[in-house]
Amino acid sequence: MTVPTRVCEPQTEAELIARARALSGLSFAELAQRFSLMAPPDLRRAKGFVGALLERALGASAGSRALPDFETLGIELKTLPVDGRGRALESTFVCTIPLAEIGEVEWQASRVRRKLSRVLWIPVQGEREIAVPERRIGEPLLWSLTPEVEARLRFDWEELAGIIGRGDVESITGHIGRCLQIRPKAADSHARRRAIDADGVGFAALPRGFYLRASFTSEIVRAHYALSSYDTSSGSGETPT
DNA sequence: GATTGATCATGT
DNA sequence: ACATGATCAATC
Repeated sequence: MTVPTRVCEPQTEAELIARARALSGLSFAELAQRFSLMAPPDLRRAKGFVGALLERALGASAGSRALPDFETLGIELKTLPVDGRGRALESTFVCTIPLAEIGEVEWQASRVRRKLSRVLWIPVQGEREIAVPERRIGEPLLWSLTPEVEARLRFDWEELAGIIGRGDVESITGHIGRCLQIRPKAADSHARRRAIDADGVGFAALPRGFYLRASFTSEIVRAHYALSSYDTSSGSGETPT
């Protein structure tokens, strides 16, 4: 048995999809084993494990550079933790926000639009009741921004970017935005990034990022049906009250 | 139970 | 430092 440490970048969309389909049904432990890795017992200290594992298995090229995961194809990879009914369990990080400049950026040129233009969604089992190594990978969905969805994202983005542009970033909470929201994105709450206040004066603000709400990604994945069904049957006593 | 704000690991 | 990959856990 061979033990590859990396996989080359897929050269075509068809190749990428074929690879992704071939991974569906595998557990994290099974996929990790192919790279001589051990799936962690929990994700508390390994939050990026699943994403990094799938990147590696699919031949994502970008590393931690600000480029699409599949550079030549212009496709972004996102794993999406879902429950037994296919509903997203977490929001999806999109990108960090250049606080001092976003007020002068237009939607067409925004990081959000670029990132979400084309996304390979890979649903994965995310319920905490399932041990991490045993969680399974679902069916991939190659998705493109449609005019309808773009209009919704743009609406939220313009509201949020507008607030920052006016110098009111400190007034933003995660409550704003129907599908897109802004939340902190930092090592801790003491991290600071340059921003501009209402008088045009620079100040140090908590770094923030754009996130897609779980309700929004659930719609996307449900609309195209992804994770068909992986043993949600076993009656191990999950009766809602 | 859902959501927001906080946090963790790794690579360049 | 700051980008990537996200989930945790307190709170609503």
